[in-house]
Amino acid sequence: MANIKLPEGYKTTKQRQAILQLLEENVVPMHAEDIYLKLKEKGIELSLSTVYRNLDMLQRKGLVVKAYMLNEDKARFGLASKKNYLVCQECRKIVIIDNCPFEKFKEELIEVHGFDILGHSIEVYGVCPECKSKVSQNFESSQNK
Amino acid sequence: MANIKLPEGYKTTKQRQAILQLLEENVVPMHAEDIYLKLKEKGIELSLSTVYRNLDMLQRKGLVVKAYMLNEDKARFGLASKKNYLVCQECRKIVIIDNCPFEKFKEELIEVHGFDILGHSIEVYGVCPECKSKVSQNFESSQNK
DNA sequence: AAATTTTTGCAAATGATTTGCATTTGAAGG
DNA sequence: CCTTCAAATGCAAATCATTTGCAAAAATTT
Repeated sequence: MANIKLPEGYKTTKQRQAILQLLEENVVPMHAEDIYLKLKEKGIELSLSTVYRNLDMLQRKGLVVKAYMLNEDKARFGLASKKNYLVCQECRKIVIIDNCPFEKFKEELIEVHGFDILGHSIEVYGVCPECKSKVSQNFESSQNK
Repeated sequence: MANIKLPEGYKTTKQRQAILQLLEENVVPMHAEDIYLKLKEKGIELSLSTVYRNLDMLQRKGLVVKAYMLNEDKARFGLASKKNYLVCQECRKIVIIDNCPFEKFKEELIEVHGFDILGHSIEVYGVCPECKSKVSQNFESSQNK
């Protein structure tokens, strides 16, 4: 299943593997507590602090991206390799964005400002077609490497 | 200083005005506490909770944007009208991005996915030319917690 | 300036995330 | 397998940003 290789010096534990596998299965980045509860549900024994400790380590090692969605105050964690997506502010529907237009922009930034670009994050706030016809208001976003 | 008009029903207080003015003066979104300390320094009497309460109200009214920068766990607040910019991960230098390339992308999203795009936010992580030459090999340390 | 409504300050409460520490577990070697 | 030791875990307590209740103070309105 999960075949993400851990950095040198880190051991493979059932909790760690379970966390990575769960992240792999989810398109949308999850809250630490969601991860904890989902895994508990699946019968995996772990504690919330183990979840936090692992996510923190994975994030520092670049395998996981930690981010806050608009109007949320709990961090979300997702695999760094995941794709960009849109989230409808109304119904939370997810739409994967296939071609991130950032690459072209990146060239421009490098050229004009001389910056080395290490990564980016684009958040787009919108309402999907279905909800558009009803009422509307909230948002959301993406990650990339 | 050009003043921002408050939404209907909200009173003009010296604390509120000071907060807005400070946000207006800063290109980079600030932490609630920074705002509190800077204003205290300027001799304005206010409390941290007043700062939070105002930022929250302004954010709900759409005048202020609340966001978390990469590797930070305190929210930052900035005027909704501010421009996009680059931040060097080494020296924190700010470079304003003049032509946001998002407009073209926006058309595409609307066309392909049918989403109504309400707004967006782009964060780019990079290293400026000056820092690139000095510390590029030490970059990892700055990314770790 | 009295009446009414909003704001503020303070302190206490919250809630997410972190940490100290004793115990358990994984990987490596014998 | 069995031992060893660093790495990982669970639990509880600690942190730290942010929120909230309430009485007093400041803005508008009358």
